[in-house]
Parts: sequence; structure tokens; C-alpha cells
Amino acid sequence: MSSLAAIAALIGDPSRAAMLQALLPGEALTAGELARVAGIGAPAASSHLKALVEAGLLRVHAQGRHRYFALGGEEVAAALETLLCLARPAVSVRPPWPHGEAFRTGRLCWHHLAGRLGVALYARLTEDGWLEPAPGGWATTARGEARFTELGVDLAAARAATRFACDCMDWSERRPHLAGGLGREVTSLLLRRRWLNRIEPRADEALRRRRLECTPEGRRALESEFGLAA
Amino acid sequence: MSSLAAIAALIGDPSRAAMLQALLPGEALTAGELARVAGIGAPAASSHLKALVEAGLLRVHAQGRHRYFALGGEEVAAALETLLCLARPAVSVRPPWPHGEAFRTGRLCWHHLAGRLGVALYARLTEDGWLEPAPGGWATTARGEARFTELGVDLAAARAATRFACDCMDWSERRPHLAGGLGREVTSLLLRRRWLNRIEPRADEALRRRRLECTPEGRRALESEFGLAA
DNA sequence: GCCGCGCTTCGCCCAGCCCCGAAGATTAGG
DNA sequence: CCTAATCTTCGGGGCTGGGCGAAGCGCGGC
Repeated sequence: MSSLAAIAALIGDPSRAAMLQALLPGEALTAGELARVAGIGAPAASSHLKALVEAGLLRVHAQGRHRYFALGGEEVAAALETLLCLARPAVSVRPPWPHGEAFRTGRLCWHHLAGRLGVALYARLTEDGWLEPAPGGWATTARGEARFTELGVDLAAARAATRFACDCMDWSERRPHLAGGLGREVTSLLLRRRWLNRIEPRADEALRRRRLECTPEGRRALESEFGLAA
Repeated sequence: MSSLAAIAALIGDPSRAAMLQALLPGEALTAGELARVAGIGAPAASSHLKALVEAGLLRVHAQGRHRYFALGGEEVAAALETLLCLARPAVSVRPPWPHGEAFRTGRLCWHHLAGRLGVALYARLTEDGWLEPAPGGWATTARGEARFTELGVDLAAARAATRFACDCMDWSERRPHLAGGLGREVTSLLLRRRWLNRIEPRADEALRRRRLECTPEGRRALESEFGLAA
């Protein structure tokens, strides 16, 4: 069996194609959400997702009782887009964010930063050489060690946590943000310096999560310290 | 039904995938030859070919009692190559035919040069100031215009194509090579000048893709004209 | 005109796989 | 500990569609 046929057949099923298209923006979705997107039941979705992961088309990130699925890499997205060039324009998007925009900018997840700010900060730290992969998560590079200390992050407290630095899938952005002791300490610093402020939830907001807001000085600081265009 | 799924399902059948791979070099084959490539009977082949033509993946040219089939266009070749990039190192199976190394040196993709020679040439042209980025692909620089003309590349013919110069992902090298009208014309020149020669497929790989070989004078010419250490 | 060849259409068979329902595993929350 | 939620595996049903043989159509050659 040609590998070309094997890969194309995986994409060629309507249910799996719907899932892949829903993941094309790069955000991760849970198995249940993908089942709903494809219009099938949970068992069928589970079977499809297993096959896609085994073929390398998807990556899976288990967290709690959820399993988040994302595209396996840039080549996968490229292949899907190239295939779509052959197809007629058909639009299929994942359902709009049902909880309003308010929580997407910034919020607390456990004790660390989540939302757009969280995933953006995570991207900067991992791509600009503050962190490097380590067993079970991340470790600081020499440069990161110096920069965190300079900023006033309590690395000793961070290392006292059960996990120093690891990924946490972001609820609204569907990309990972920084968790673990380091995530907690960095967020603690951002709040202590008033770069971020908590906003008390309104009465009509069922969700009890606290939103976070970037202050003007925080915007400047995040720009200069992390290279974040907030 | 998603059009992504429809297209991928067409490529996803083993028989159709074998036919498409056999047509990747850009030359046309008859229905009977394609049936033999796929290892199926004439009726089944006819049915497959009809579906591929209706979807625009193939073009057909009737001549006498033969019907010649060829890929529908450059986008089709590009999509197939990109899909092949996802092929995993499934080393569990022995290579049914020498796909591995034999085709990596040089081969035809649609009508342009692929393989090590293709990506090396692409690198030289884009890095040495022959080409510059343009909307939808590449344009010649003033220097490139002069050099191509001096070499004998038919730039007018290249500009008559639907796309002048664009990227095509190389499935064996995992880097882009030059496609579009310019890719075709440059390759045409290399063959015309006998800098590259086609190698007829052996009997046991009948109708598979054609390899390309660099002649001794071609090696010298590619070195002096393009700076290619072949 | 007649046959040979290439290709297509038609009718049928059957394997693959896509889906669901039921039951089990794992986790979060009270 | 108990319940609810999420996801998995397992078993069985239904249907798409890929394959072949037989027959039909069109072209080229004797």
C-alpha cells in the first residue's frame, strides 16, 4: 500500500476531514468538541482520533479528563492547505467562542496566567531562549535564569513546587501556556508589579473566573522585558 | 460533505494513488498503462480515471483509440508532493521499488526539476539574486533577467504559464524547488543542452517515475553557470 | 466488410469501514 | 465515598464503493 494513499485516505473521510479543518487554525480542541464538529458520536470520534494520532497527523495532550488534539505540525497544516487549493471554496469553522470575549484577553488558571496574554508570554519564553525542554516540562536556560532573577521572579519558590515548569492547555486560546511553579511565580510578579490587574466578575457572569487586565505601564513593561506586543 | 474530504478521498484509494504517482513526472499515459500500474483491470481503471478527470485532478487527451491521461495542472503535482512529505519513515516494510535513494538525486515533478538537484538549484537562484519575492511567488531580478536570457531560457514562454515562478515542496528533500513556467523552461533548457539526461526506468520499475542524471559536462556547467557543486 | 484492439458501460458480489449502543476506565467535584 | 462528566474499548449492523466478467462502442488495419 502506497503511503500516499494511506495518508490521503485518512484525510479523505468526511468526519476526519471536518476535524482536521477545525484544527487548521492551530488551536487544540477536545475529543468531544471534535465529535460535535464532525457530527458523530464519541466512540466514532475516538476511533478516528486514534488513527490520526498514530499517523502523526495529530498530536494529543491529555489534561485532566480532557484530551486536547492539535495538528501534528507545520507540514500537516501545509498539506491540508495545499489540498484545499484543489477544492472549491467551502467554509467550515469551529463554533464561535460561546463565553464572550471577556475572558480571552487574560485570566487566571489555577495560579498562573491564561488567555491571550498567557499564550503570548509562553511563546516568547520558549522561542526566545528563556526556557529549554527538560524531562517532564521545561528548565531555564542560563540566559533565562539571569533574566528571571533580574526581574525578581522567585525561582527558589518555583522549584519548590511539585512541577517546576510545564504546559497547560489554554481554555480559550487552545494553545499551551506556562504552568507549574514558574508559571505561578511569574504571574505573581506580574500582579505584584501592577503590570496586570484583576477585574472582579460582574454579577451576570456565570463563570467565577477572574479576568485580568493589562495596565498601561504593564503594556510598556511586557513590551520591553519580554518583547510582547500587547 | 467537505470538499477537502472529497479530494483527499480521491487520492486516498490505493489504485488511484498509484496512477497519480505514475503521472507525477508530467508525462501522459494511456488508460491501459495506468491500469497496469495500478494492478487492476480495464473496467476498474476506467471508472477511476473518469472520477479523477471529473474532479479536475487529471486531464484527458483522446488520440485515435488511445486516451492519454496527465495530471490536471501544477497545483495537482504540488499537492501530491506535499502529501508525500507526510509519509512517515514506515521502515517496517521493505522498499517495493527503489524509491529511497534512486530518485533523490534528480527527477521530474510535473515538468520541472525535483530532487537534490532541484532544491540545490532553487537555493542558488533565490540566494544569489536571480529571483526576488513577488506576490504569488517569485519574479526575476534585473540580474536574473539577463542571466536567464544569456543562458537561453525562454522567459516569454515561462510568463505565458498560469504562474511564472512559485514554490513546490520536494517530497524527498523536504525543501522547496522551483515550479511554475520558469521551472519548466529552466528544466527544458537543462535537458536540451544535455546537462541532464533522462534515465529510462528498468523493466522491474516499468512506468514508475523517470530519474534524471547529471552528465559530466552538465556538472561543469552547473558549477560555472549557477555555482552548484553537484 | 470484417476483425482486432482499446476503452467504456452495465450488473453483480463482497470486503472494508463507518457508525452507534453498551460497558469500562479515569478524573473532577461535593 | 459517591456522583457526574469525559473518553475509551468492544461488538454488531448497515452501507458505500472497489473489483471483475460480459457486452457494447469507436477506431485502425487487412
